[in-house]
Amino acid sequence: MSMSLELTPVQAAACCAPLARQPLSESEAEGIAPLLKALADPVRLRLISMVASHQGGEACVCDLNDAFDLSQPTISHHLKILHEAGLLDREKRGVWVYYRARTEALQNLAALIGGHAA
Amino acid sequence: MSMSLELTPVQAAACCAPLARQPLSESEAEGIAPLLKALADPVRLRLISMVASHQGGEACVCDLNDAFDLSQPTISHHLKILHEAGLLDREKRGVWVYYRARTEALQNLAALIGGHAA
DNA sequence: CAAAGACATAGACATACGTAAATATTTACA
DNA sequence: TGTAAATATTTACGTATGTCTATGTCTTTG
Repeated sequence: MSMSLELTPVQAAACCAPLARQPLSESEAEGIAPLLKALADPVRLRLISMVASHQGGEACVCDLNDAFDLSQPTISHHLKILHEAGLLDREKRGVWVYYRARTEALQNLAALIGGHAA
Repeated sequence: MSMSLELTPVQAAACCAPLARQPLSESEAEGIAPLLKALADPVRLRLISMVASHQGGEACVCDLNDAFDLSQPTISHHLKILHEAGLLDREKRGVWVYYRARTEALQNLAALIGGHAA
């Protein structure tokens, strides 16, 4: 289990003190921005919310597609972005793919944004 | 739960239950995404962090400009985006302009992202 | 093995974004 | 009043983003 020196996006949000506590370094900011970027889209916000609030904490792509007026590849593209950012886990079971929200990543991010000053 | 006709970006984050509690509506997601978009840039993350963590909770643009290797108009542009999103308050005192972080907006956003499920 | 269904990838296109250079605006002060 | 300093606005430009259509991959089942 060799770990690379690079931080995955998920780990990035656990890197540092809250925004209001001390100034983010350049590299810290560059690690966190992709996480926020992944969330900063209405479709992706709804997708992650649907997955996170779904029965069992996971949802099948088949369920998600129908909730939007967008093409299937577009939804797939957004899910990929959330997955690559480390906000959604992906598991294939038979023909279906299930996504699950990484709540600890979301909570790290929330702590970073909303954490109180020293 | 009734909502006003127009939400300012700041209010948007206080609109609804946490992501993981119930699916965001389309309009809720469209209200929140701009807030995250404003944060989803390394320069703006560092700017808001510098302001929020600065002595007195506010910082002068003159202090901020020097911390970056970017042109003054570029910093001004980023500050404008954070201000228009409702994340930074702006006050002119003499020749200088001071920005102050809206911590309640940040905390609303954090609660939305990191709030636990039902 | 072939066909169908679920999901992902590739390519293309219009729009949005981050940045810089040049210029404008506002304020203080000699 | 005029000059300098602090900040904002305008314009321009390359790159990134969101979306679609078309196609590919994988899995199940007839």
